[in-house]
Amino acid sequence: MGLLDEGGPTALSVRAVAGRLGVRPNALYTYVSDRQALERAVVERVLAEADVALLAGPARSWRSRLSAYAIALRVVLLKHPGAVPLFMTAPMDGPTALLVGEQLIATLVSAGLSPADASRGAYLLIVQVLGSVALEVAETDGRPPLLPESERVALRREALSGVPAEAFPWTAATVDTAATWITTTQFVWQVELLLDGLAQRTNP
Amino acid sequence: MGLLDEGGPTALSVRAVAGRLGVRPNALYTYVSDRQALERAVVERVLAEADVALLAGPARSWRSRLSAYAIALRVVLLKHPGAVPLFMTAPMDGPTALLVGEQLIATLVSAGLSPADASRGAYLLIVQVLGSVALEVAETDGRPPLLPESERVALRREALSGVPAEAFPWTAATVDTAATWITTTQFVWQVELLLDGLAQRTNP
DNA sequence: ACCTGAACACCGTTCAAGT
DNA sequence: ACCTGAACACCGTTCAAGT
Repeated sequence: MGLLDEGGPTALSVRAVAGRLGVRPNALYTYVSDRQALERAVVERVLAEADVALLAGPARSWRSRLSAYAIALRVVLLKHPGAVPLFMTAPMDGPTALLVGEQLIATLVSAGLSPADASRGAYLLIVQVLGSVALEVAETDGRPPLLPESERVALRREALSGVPAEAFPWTAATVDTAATWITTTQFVWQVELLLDGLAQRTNP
Repeated sequence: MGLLDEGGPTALSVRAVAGRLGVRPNALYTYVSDRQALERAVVERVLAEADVALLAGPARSWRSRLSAYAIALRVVLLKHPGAVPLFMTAPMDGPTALLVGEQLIATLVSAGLSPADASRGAYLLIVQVLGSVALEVAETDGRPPLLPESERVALRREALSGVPAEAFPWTAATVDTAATWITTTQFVWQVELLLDGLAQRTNP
């Protein structure tokens, strides 16, 4: 985690970890079978930083619980941007992933979805959170702390400003919105839309 | 593309491309500034394989046009699984990405969304397609052709079969559904749910 | 169980030099 | 403009050997 948080996504390597531990590279293979196993351990650690209890509390509505967890997970991922690519390349099969999945399904069942739809909905939410954070991080150097959202929006607006209005009229007309694709506002908009779709599938 | 399609995601390297061209590694830097530039070129090529015309035709409904394109893009990505990780790590700013964005926004505007919501909705769809395909491919070796869906589902069911029902009751009860998270059926379910959410935001 | 030494087959990139 | 030769600072992984 230290390597990733200091040097970004490329800083994690078997040799670098060994170096930080004051040990030869091949010594790591006593503890880990593979570079991939190292990456899965990082994914597990980062995922555990997002508070699953946000899903458990029965006090708030199912919608607010799901959006609270989605937002919390995004915040955690953006704190460790170097780890984000690993979430998209390694299968999420760790113990925390299992726990998160269980709570997501339980929440959606309590909302009135069939178990099968609750399962599908849980995956939909995971895809959405991981996908949007990955695309967001892809536009950065992956080293925390990321630039403030407002600055990243300004950079995007700048980059989009050259779009020719004749060939791409709608894009040119909505550059200010496209500049905000990587913001919390867009993220929440997306999550709310998903929750609307899920609400439509509840059986009272 | 040949390298990626034969050797999977790790097969693309500056030196491997040079080797295939019968040239020294550093000769590539005459044509490409960076390894990243090479990757962006691959993304551009693959994205161009999905038929954008599916979005343009005014004959069919906006919903069927969007789902047709989403499904077509997924098919193209699954044909080149080695290229999929590149979509999540490189900013999509090529000419084809611009064209796809324009057509998505235009389609959503024609559906009755405000330009701003159409822009947000376009990004939502891209996130969903790329995110779910990336997670799907992450469970494979990234070398085409992928195993048939039915076999990948069977492998997932096998892997999930050990989940303890006491600790994870809902997960255990819905293993058969979770096994299908990587299928076309789940993908279409997700897209239809998004389209429902978008339909709710149309102004007649 | 845990580590080292040595080695193998790789990387991306730069720089000076050639045509 | 396009390529080579040589070099630098890296990779992941294996194998035999040591304690």
